[in-house]
Amino acid sequence: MLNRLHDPVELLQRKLERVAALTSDDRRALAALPLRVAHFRADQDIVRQADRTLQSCLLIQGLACSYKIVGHGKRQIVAIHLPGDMPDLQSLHLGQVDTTVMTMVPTKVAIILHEHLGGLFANPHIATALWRSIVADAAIAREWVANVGRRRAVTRTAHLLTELITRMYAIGAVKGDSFELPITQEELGDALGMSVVHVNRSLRALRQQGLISWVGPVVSILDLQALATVADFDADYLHFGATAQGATASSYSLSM
Amino acid sequence: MLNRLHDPVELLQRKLERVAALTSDDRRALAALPLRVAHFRADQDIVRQADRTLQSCLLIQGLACSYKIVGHGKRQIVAIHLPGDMPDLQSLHLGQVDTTVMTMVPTKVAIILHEHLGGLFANPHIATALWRSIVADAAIAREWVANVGRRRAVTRTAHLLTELITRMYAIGAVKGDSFELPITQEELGDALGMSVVHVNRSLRALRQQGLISWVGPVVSILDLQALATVADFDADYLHFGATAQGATASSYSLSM
DNA sequence: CGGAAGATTGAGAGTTCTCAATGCCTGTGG
DNA sequence: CCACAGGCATTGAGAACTCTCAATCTTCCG
Repeated sequence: MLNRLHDPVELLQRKLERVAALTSDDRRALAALPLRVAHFRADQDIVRQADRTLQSCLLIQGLACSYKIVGHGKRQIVAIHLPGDMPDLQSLHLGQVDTTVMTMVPTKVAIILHEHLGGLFANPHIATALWRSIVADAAIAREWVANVGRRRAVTRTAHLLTELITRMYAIGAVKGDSFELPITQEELGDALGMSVVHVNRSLRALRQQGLISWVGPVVSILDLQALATVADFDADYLHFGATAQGATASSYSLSM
Repeated sequence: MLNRLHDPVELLQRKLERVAALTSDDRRALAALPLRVAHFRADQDIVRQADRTLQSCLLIQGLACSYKIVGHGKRQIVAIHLPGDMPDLQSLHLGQVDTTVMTMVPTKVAIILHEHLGGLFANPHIATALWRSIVADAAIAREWVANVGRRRAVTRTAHLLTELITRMYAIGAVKGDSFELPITQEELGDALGMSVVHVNRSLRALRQQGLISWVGPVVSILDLQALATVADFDADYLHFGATAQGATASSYSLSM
């Protein structure tokens, strides 16, 4: 069962089916896709900013992020990638990545050559699904601009956690009200544009309000509705609407 | 001549040719594209967040932005659109926009129905170019996350101005060292995640360092190289590389 | 047990925000 | 032609938020 959960083709199929219907022909095309599985330790670069590349990767198991280094060595994480995501799908169209993609924990990825990936576009449903997947990633980036630009520390932190549990839920990685998020507060700070110290204090505030608990790698959302309200969260930007009911901040739940 | 500059098909053609080569067949397909020209006054919404839509628009003349409203009514501008840009091209693939697109000055746009736009994808070169255009927009959003998240006010402001003159240059809207940017400091603040007051002070700092001048709607970059350095700017993320020479912060110029 | 990485806390410094007043420019009505 | 209103830019000053520095604590692991 775990096997199937972490089978590259299964994962890709499930991801694509969340945004577009696939026929059995489509599934055959996916199953025939030549791919190579690679294992990375934690904190390893998968591709580096400005690299020219002829392949893209599909996250199978683990956790990764895309980041940029700005002057004076500060780091900004601009995306967090969960299993099923394709962090550098864009490189198919630009041949070059503008961020470094790094693992955050030991991670398994499937490598797909652009020449094979491009072939999938011959298949209309798959092309549509890949399109949507890229466009949805862009929508997340836009929401992050708003999050980092206009929300206060506690709200901003809550917003990211709510986004993550929502995306985790969509891939079946939420058990009860908990999910694994084995990242450090420093990484969280780099994703939120905040210092470690302030991340720590924001998390404490959320804990003291009884909204979350975070023990080891396990984050539990104790009151999702309240958290979503504090977070100023509206799931629309994730564009899960194609298959799921729209959820709004005023009545937000994962179980529907 | 001005006529040709503002002809929708010309514009689209030029935009696409910046990222992919077009054949005469391609040009014919573009010329045959049914489109309707619409005029908007300043500060008018073109499409609103969460709208379902069956069309996309191409900016012909003027200036627009995409924004989100976060809790407590604050606004974050997540993208600035110049002539030749397609602010809601993504809606072709999601059927819905996650931002409001608004004009910042009187603006002329071409409306293209999705049914016609989708047809263009039958044409490989055009499809490639549209792909790249969307992916490049996403790259800009990622850079904005880093800009807003990790750069200080003055640097952040300088970075946006440098990005804008670079993009303006690419569409031929720079005369000498100047371009028109008829937006208020409040709008600039909403794009930078800063208060108006602080925008004003950051601009003053740039002015006092002899880097820019801003008179009425005309911004002049007095020392582009120095500005790019202050801005921590590296043009790679704009992905103009396909046709232009790469420009780096250490030796940055528009005239090449 | 020692060491290392990460979490937590305190305190002062620095940046940015908000509030409020003033100045500047432009278009309009008298 | 001029006074005036409105929108925007500019400046001052204090408040609020976040950062940095530094110390301590906890946990994990060899």
